[in-house]
Amino acid sequence: MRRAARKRTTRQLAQVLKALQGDHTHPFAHEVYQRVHKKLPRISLATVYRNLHSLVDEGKIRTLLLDSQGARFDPETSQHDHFVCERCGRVVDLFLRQARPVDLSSLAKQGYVVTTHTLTVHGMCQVCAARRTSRSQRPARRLRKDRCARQR
Amino acid sequence: MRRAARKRTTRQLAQVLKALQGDHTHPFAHEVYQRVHKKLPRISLATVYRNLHSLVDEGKIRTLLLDSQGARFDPETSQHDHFVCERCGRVVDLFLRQARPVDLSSLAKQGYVVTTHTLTVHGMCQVCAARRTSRSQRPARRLRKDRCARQR
DNA sequence: TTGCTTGCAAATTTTTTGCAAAAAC
DNA sequence: GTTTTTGCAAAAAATTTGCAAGCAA
Repeated sequence: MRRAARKRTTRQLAQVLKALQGDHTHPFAHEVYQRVHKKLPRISLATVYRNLHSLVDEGKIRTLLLDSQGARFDPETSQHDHFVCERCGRVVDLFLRQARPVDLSSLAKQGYVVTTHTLTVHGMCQVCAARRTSRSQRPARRLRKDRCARQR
Repeated sequence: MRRAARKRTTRQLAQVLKALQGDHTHPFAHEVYQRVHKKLPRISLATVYRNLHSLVDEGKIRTLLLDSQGARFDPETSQHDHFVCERCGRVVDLFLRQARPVDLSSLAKQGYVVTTHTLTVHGMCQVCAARRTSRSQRPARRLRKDRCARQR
């Protein structure tokens, strides 16, 4: 379950981190792979997975489990929340807890030890809500891989 | 993506629902299968998955995505929160939002349409926290399938 | 009887792993 | 030079699907 700590820096690791830094699209592993692949055409998806895990272990990125589509990765490691659009699949950073922190003191009183919490809001993003009435303008849903390409 | 609505009631569907009702352990699909299999030895895992999806579509149960272990299923469809123990894997129902609802009005003002939200707390449950100092008493972690059984 | 649902097996999809070769230090 | 990390292919794990047969209405 526990991985050995990384001991060396490699081009692959550096590019995986670079592909995420400054990004706010919360990509899936295969999307990170696609980006890194442009810089390092010989990199394998397995290496991307291993490096993503290393970066998570080091606390440089976070894993997000927001819906049934699988794990996304987030370079923003500060405490924040997420909005997931059920129509277009977009994930937006929220900072709800900054304005109103969730009160977890009752759990501590009951003997729980709290390490983190996640707050995820589901619904329609501003863009999709505005386009709601116009079906023709419905944006393409962002799906993993080519699931959406498969026609029966 | 959208499934056709179920039109008939079957023994399989009834048993899948029965296996969940009154249960607070938030089982994985294979755990539901194990339970139903005792009553209907010929049922297949595929049927359990299909019926779980039907029940979710009908709003009779909920899918929970709480950690990297995959989907759990919950017969409690009222709005509530969850605590996931990082040590033993146990999931406990919380009712934090009843005492202090999360304020999502700012999202509505920004043009978001909110349908639901999930609040999940991670840490150590009361039992594990009490046993924290005693490694020998550490409870067996609840894992999916036999992942933990695999020795190198 | 009609056509929906099941069981089975195979396919998909995502993620992990063994191992020899390459790279880091 | 030694040890870690990579690339590849294969395995593993979870879920979905095609289809003939069974069952509900």
